[in-house]
Amino acid sequence: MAAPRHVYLIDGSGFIFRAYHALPPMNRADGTPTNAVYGFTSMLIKLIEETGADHVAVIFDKGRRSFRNDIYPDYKAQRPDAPEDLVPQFPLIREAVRAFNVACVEMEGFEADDLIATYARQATEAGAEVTIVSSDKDLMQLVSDKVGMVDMMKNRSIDAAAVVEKFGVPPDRVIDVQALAGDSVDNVPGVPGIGIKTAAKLIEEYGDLETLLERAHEIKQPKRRQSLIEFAEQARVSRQLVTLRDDVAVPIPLTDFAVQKPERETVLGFLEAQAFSSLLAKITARLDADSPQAARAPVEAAYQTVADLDTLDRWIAEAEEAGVVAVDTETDRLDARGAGLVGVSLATAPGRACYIPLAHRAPAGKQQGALFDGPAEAAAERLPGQLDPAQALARLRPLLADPGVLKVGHNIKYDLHVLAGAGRRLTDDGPLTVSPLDDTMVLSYVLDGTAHGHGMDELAELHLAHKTIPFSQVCGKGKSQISFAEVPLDQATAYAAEDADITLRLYQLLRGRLRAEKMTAVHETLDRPLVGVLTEMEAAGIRVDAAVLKDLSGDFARRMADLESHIHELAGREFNLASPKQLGEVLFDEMGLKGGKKSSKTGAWGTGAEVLETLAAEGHDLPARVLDWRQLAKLKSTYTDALAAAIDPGTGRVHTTFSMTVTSTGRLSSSDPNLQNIPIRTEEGRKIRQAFVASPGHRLISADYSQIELRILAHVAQVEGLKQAFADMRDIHAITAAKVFGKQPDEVDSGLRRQAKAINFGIIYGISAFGLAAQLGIDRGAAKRFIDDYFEAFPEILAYMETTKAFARKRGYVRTPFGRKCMTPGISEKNPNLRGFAERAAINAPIQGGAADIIKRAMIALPGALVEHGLKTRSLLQVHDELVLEAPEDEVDAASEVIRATMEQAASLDVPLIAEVGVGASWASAH
DNA sequence: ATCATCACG
DNA sequence: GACGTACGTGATGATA
Repeated sequence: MAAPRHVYLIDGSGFIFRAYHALPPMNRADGTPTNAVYGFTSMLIKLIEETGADHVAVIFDKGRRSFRNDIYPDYKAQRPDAPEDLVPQFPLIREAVRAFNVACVEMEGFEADDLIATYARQATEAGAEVTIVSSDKDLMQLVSDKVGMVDMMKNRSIDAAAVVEKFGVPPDRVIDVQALAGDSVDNVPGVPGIGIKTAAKLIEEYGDLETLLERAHEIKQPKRRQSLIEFAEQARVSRQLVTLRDDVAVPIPLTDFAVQKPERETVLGFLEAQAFSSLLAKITARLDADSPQAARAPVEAAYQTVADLDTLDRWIAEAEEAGVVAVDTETDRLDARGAGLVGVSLATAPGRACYIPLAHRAPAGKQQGALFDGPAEAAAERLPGQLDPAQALARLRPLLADPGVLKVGHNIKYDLHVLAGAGRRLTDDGPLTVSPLDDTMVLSYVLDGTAHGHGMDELAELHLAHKTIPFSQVCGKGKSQISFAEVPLDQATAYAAEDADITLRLYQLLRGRLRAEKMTAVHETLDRPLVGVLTEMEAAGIRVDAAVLKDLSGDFARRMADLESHIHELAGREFNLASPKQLGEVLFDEMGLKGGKKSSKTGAWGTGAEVLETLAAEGHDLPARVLDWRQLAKLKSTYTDALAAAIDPGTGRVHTTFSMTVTSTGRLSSSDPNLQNIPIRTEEGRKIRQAFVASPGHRLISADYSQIELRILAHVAQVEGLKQAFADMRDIHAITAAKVFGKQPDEVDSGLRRQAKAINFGIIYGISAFGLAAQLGIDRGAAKRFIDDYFEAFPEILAYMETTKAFARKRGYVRTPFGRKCMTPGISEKNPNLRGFAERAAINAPIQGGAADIIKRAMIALPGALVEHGLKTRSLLQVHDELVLEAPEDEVDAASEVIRATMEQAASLDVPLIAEVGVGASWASAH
């Protein structure tokens, strides 16, 4: 047997407790809780697969007593019993270890930590490297250049530097610090009044515990000196308690830890019994990949490069036969709308896929027989072995449009743009239409929310245990990146066909989860039909008047220059106004202004708008001017200049990309450029909206939901007072003010209304007294009283908040009124600060997400409703509670009415939905 | 790549 | 009793 080179020692007991607390409750069909088993098993798989360990063992505690109780009877005496839904998981976890054929050690009278210390010593003496898998601070004393620690749950490694950070001393002095500081959790007494900080300081000064205790009389602080003298013996006992034994007569030799392949049936049987379907899929795929059978029939053998029409027709016939086909397009650029089609891949069954290269060319500068560098075009020589793009697309067109064949893509919006463009450019029959369709990226998001990313590579790894060929492997990266068009056909097929193959396999897997996880309705009625709607909106774009932007940009630039010279004069020197660091130094170091705060992270002065506003209010001119400059700089760089550059020269319009799989609440996001954050709150900023204009002969229509989030709150929390106010079409903030401040509605002035409005917003955000106080500029006591009065006026809201939090704690997610899952990571955090964050997010998610669901329903219903009324009006943008549309002048009134009605009827809640519609030549005048 | 800042709902 | 927070995004320029 080979000598150990890298030994992994897993602190089993420690891991179980952390997995139990970190993961939301899970149960088998028979009710047995399994969350800790799941966490443990995933960790074990990850460890076996991803590390170079040749020896692995899991070490457990056995029994509650150890030799330490003989030294000090109270050691770990106050440990509470394990939670009752954890107890039945202990035997399952040992079963998991056995199923994976991993060594497992426990020993009466010793803690797991002692066994780990012993094996670590033996391994290093045998010349091996050791990794301890644990986050237990008591094991940190073992860290050395040969022994590392890794925290699998936080995915970080703990080296000597991390130990110094934790204990203030290197690993070999940790026990001295622990002996002094004691540990209330383990009931190690230590020396009263000395914590880790002080202990580290003392040990650093005196070298070690014994020296310190001998020279305790030298200590200056009388109390500390007294303590150290009086409790010297207690410190020595504590040191014994925290010192790990590395000389235990272990029951299993280190050599028995050698990694062994698990028995297929045993592992699969175990995973199946626990109903760990995702792990089961992963392990099955891994075992299949490793089996000799798979080696004889490599998956690539089924990937075919299509070079003639007969072969293409056979693939199309196969897709027709299957009724489902995964489709992926390859392009010469990343940007979907301008990109040229380079090839198409299809998959008809798992492992069975093809690539149809259409526009590959010889790499630039590598043309054969070229004796001189010709112009770039000369290099763009079409490679042989490719179908004529127009001909191939003509064959594909009926398949893509066939109502009997489902086309599945991964982020299919991208492929739809590419195919539309290719159809328009390369054929006489116009854009290629794709229907019906589904999208594995969207499916993954509907099922798992933000629990993980939704890129194909990540999903293939997660669900299929398959590492895809990285794009960078075929195209390179950075400066030397080449276009996919320059990738040789064999490599292109390996990459592209794999993408289609993976897409199809993911589709089958994810599709199958919808029903069981009760997500079918959300997927089928909200997200899946929205894909096509968003594609249309992105393709439509919105007209932006470059001349307006240019004028604004010039105006902003002039005013910024004036402000800049004035500010430099006030500062007495020139500096980069755009640098918060330099500004902070000018304001607080050089000018000596008071009230600055250094950030704890970087030690830089904070110069945010709030800080500058306070200084400006105190009468300082410089910060006031900086605020003006900042506003203009923001508008110029982010909006006037960037938007002008984003105008597509082909359409004269700006085309954003909407993402459906980004947010934790179900909202969309917009990027490249972001058209969901165009300024409106200030007069100066609003001018930008004048540049967003309707096409000639058209008008922009802006329709936004009024108070949609408060209405959803009234509905989900069944708040009688709010429901009544909305039913009566009253001013909701004024009514809130009346109820909270105990006035008649006609006694509410604008100040009270403003405060009530802030409270209403706060409630939606999962209010805290601190946040409300900051918002209103009042003290926390007053804010607290407002909140109490609010909950008294609307008691159902408090109940809603509590039930929502409890639901999230139990399940790890919350649901919107339409069934969408929103993940709530951190909801069971021990740190009250982090937990608070998660709780507020959990309270907000059903409200924000419910509003997102409603506007999605309206967006899906709108195209049909407009067509039904014979209207050509089309949607352009969505800004969370607002839709922007473009209507021919002569149908503006009719369209406005259809839009209003469609939005208001998009959902039927216990409160009415109200949409307000405006019309104008520009977005500024329509809003 | 990360931070600080600030635009939106 | 202190901690330190309003919810959700994306783009920019500076800086490491």
